[in-house]
Amino acid sequence: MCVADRVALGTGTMRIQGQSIGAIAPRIGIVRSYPAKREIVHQNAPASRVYEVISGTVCTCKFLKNGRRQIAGFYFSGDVFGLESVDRYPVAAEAITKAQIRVFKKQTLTALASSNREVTHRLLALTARELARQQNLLLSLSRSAEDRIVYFIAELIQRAPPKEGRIALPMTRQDIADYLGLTIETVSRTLHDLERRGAIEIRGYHSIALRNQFVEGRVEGLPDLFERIRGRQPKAKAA
Amino acid sequence: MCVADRVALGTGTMRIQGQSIGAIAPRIGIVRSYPAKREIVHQNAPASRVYEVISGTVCTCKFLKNGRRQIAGFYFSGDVFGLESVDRYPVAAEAITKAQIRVFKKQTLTALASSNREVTHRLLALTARELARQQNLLLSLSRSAEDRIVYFIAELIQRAPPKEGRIALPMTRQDIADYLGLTIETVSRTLHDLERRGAIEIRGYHSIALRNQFVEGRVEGLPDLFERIRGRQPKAKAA
DNA sequence: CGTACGTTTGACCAAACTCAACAATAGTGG
DNA sequence: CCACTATTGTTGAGTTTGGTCAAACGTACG
Repeated sequence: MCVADRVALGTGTMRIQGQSIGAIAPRIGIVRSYPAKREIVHQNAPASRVYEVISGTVCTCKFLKNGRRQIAGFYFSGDVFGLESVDRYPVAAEAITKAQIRVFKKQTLTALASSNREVTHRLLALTARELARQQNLLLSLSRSAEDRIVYFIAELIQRAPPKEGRIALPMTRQDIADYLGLTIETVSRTLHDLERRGAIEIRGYHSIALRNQFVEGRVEGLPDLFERIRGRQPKAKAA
Repeated sequence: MCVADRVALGTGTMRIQGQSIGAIAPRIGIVRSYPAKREIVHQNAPASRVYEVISGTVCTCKFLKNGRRQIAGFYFSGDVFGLESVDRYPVAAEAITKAQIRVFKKQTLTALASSNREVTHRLLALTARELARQQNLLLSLSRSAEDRIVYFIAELIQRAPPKEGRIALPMTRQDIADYLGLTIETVSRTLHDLERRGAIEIRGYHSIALRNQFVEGRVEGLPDLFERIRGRQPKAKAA
């Protein structure tokens, strides 16, 4: 919900941050609906399809044998997932909220790609974007809990519409924790810590507001951003 | 050194785990040599070329503003990097050991791709593989120090030739630390801990040996593998 | 063979995890 | 529409892991 753009359905389409598959391949693929918490893709299933989120929020995740869950990414309206899988899906995908998903046969896409240089470029770019996103996440994971949370919020701002300074958190604390490699307790504590220090305001479980003077406009490379709030850095030595 | 396969030079080529660019585009691109520690690609430079490691070891990395370094990946003989970058390289690349690198103009490759469906497929697969690798790293980083080290060793085994149970570690402890988001002290401690518990044997700074009954054959999805050694799991609750 | 550098080791400390009790939310049914 | 309740989140106390600082050590290279 919330981010229910429903772009890219029959129209020419156009994505907030571009790259919808619909834009390059309009009217192929079928749209499916999933209720919240329903599994969309099974881990290790043969990777024969590519998915584009039309509305709702989805995540890809993996269950580790120690019982932990790691979320590899959140996907909002307009995002594409499943493209990176070659043989089998290394991660499962499940709906966080109820969601509409457009499903493409991978075969169709690659066929299209080999006949159309523009499509090839788009697919590569899509993959590159995904890789960049993951690389950012990677960078954030070697940092303190607060840095991770700040990174998470910054990423949300960048990828989902911050309507009126209001940021939607469709996912649970557990989801956030599994994404950032933290525990729910630490996520909760850190969020409230940020609130206490005047960076954000927590509005119920599924929404936060940014307290003015921070962010609001600038949101670029994901780093700096909350820079001014950060109290103590976790040490760090010179290069 | 060590992994100096020198496949893919003029021959038809063929990679241990496939996908050398030479295999799809033989005899285009030029070979360059770099001494250890030399920068190969500058971070944020325009992404106009693609690189294939002929011999030696290379890493891609990013410097954070707090002075820390994050290594995004290690690349051994036959591996390709730089393909995923669209506009600019988000990470720098530098030689860990002296290395020979084959450099391709990206333009040449994409041109080739648009005329040859097989090449298209290979390029997409190569990028996808990179993404999958990154995803694995991501998954491993939300784990304990020991798990990360085990993952690291498992990845090495999978990607570089475990000659006679001997695994080459061309990179320094600092490199490993920067890859796994740990400190050199923790890397050192953990390695020696694994040795004390009979999983590995440390042979000088740049080589370790696997103690029998572990690994040796099975090396697949990266998970399990050292499963039997793990003493205490870091708790973890049921799914 | 010597030395510089990378590595190991120890003592100490702080950040994050665990366990457990409690509170708030949001969705449900009356 | 409101009250109810299961679910989700919060908070506190104690523990553990990994980071920090500093000093000793060994390797690998010239």
